[in-house]
Amino acid sequence: MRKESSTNTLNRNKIHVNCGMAYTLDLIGGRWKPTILWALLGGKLRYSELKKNIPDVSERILVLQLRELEKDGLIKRLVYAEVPPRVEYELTSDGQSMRHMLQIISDWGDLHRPKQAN
Amino acid sequence: MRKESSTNTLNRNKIHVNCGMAYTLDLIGGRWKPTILWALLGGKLRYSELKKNIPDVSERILVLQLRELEKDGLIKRLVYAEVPPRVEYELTSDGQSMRHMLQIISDWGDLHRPKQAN
DNA sequence: CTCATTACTTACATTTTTGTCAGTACTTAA
DNA sequence: TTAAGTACTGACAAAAATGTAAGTAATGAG
Repeated sequence: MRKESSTNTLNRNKIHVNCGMAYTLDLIGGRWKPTILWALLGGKLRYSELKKNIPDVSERILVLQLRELEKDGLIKRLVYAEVPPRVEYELTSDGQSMRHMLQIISDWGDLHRPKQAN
Repeated sequence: MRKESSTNTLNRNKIHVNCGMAYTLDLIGGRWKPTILWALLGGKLRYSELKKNIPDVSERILVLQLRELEKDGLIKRLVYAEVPPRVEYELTSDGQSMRHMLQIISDWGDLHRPKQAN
């Protein structure tokens, strides 16, 4: 939960206003958000499929990150009135508009992260 | 300070291994790092100049963020043996290699962040 | 009636990040 | 002698992010 009046939050908002970079990074910078976005770039996925794709995240955190991505307009949540329930997640057009950027960020990382010993 | 054995830290490291995006975002995702990098894209700056450029950051946090950027190889710290002291910060070649990516991240943000009311 | 399936939620605990405030070392200038 | 400039550091506190473990509702299959 955010405390609207903390210096922390005030700073965050101030920065967004004059730094587009900081704004973008705030949207995609959560622990599991890159992985989620990456998965959804391949197309629509059910909640359970996301879970399978990302085995280390706890359900609580997965849901939290999905909710934030949704609130920020990067993904859509599609609920089907079925039993057992079916919920699918997919990128919005804003989300899709990140594709090129995400690819470049990913490439930079692949190129520069320290090599694994083996 | 990080606790090397917390699930939190273990997850972070695990993600880095198979997601270049997450790795990159971890390097540039601190609260003031985008602003610092943006400033240094314009060229070398003294500590005091950075402070002037980024008036809302406290000295402690500014130094912390600079140290991390340095540890991660994105900036260099140049110390001159003078009195009063002079310390300059500049991008390393790895830092420079981010220029294009940073520009794209910035552009996305400028294009998509909610417009200010006035 | 019991169990499995799906997509969660709740209460709580821990870890990490960010911020506040005061102080330091060194030297030159007034 | 006192003050000013520079680039910090340290002790502490608050806020935010992440993680754990257990539980829920609805329904159909056996």
